[in-house]
Amino acid sequence: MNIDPLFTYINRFVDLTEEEKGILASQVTVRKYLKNQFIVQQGDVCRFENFVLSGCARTFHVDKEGQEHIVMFAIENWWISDLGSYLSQTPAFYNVQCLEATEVVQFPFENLEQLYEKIPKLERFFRIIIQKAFVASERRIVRNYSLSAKERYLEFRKQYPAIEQRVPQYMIASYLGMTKEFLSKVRSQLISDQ
Amino acid sequence: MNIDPLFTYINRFVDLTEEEKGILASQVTVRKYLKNQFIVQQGDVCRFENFVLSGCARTFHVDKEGQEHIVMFAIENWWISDLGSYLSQTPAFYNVQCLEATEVVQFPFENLEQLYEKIPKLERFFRIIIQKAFVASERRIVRNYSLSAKERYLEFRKQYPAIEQRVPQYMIASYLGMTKEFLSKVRSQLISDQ
DNA sequence: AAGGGATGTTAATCTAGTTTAACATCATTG
DNA sequence: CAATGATGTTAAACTAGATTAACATCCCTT
Repeated sequence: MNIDPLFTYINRFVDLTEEEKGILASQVTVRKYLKNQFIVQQGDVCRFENFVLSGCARTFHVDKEGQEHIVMFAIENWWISDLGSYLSQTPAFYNVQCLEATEVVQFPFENLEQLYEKIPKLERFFRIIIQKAFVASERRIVRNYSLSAKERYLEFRKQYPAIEQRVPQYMIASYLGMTKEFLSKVRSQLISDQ
Repeated sequence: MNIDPLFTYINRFVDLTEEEKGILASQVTVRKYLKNQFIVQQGDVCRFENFVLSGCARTFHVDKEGQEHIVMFAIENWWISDLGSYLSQTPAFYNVQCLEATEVVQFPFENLEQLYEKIPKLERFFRIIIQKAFVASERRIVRNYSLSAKERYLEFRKQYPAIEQRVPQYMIASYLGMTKEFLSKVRSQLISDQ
């Protein structure tokens, strides 16, 4: 499978020359996962940063009570990994599991420093996308505190309509920080509202 | 005031030459704010990224009901701004207000691109610190969902003992996503526990 | 086509945390 | 030093959302 979607994505932020594309292509690999397979498992060291070419995956943490807490979903053109684990090569706090057959471009940790050396623009690229991710994450914290369950669900539907179609409802409830029963109630209220 | 604490901080991640320090010093300014002054106001465009030399400040959002939600505190050696507003020069989502007289090093947005050009290492530096901030922010989301109010308070005390001393209790409650009355109850429970 | 696992709904009961309100303490400033 | 505003406490009444449990649906798979 070709990795053009990755180049297209990167070129939204920095311009890669053909030579740089070649170097990048030589340092990454494409891998296919089946539905339900794990790309990262909590406790293992995360070896790759992954760019999704096709499919859908979730990142979640299992707490000491055994509760799952989903922190993100990823579909085409999203990045997914346990960044904390990847960067410091320490045990992962999260699981990353495929919800559909999923194809990713993998950036092995061992190649990362070389990649930054050979293509300094990538330093800039990753800075920019992580800044965006950080801003979104902080805003999510505020939303979680300031919005009701119903409002959070409506925001989610507006912001990620594509994801809502592809992911079971109980996982959306987990992402939104409520029980699946309560999300079901919220939804039935919304239906009777209009 | 000299900006050596900034250089010390940056040198934990990348090595700046004396020349680079000179360039950096020429592109930033030091500013003092009084207690209660605003470094950024919600709705204005955030013009500076700020590094705290001394003092203490908070970042908070006021929602449509007029509720305040504190997303972070900053003391010496922390960064504070509305990053989303700063990077895209759009109206700020947050307020940044000093809780004590506070001295900061300001990185004006106009100088940022030049600074990256003249000192490419800074690209790397900011990538690294923002990665850390992002990882912390995502973990905070999980903690907010998986821990009780009491547990969140204990975590906060353990993680930021210096901040707890300097900030009024009702602001800590806001940071932790609970009412000041409930935090007071949690605290009195903790006292009677032991 | 039958059976079983995964998903979704409904409703009763429960609880962590909110709201409201009254009061206590303390620091600042006039 | 009196007064005022900012901070912190306590307790009663309330509510958003959790828990539990029973049932409904919709798949896959054999």
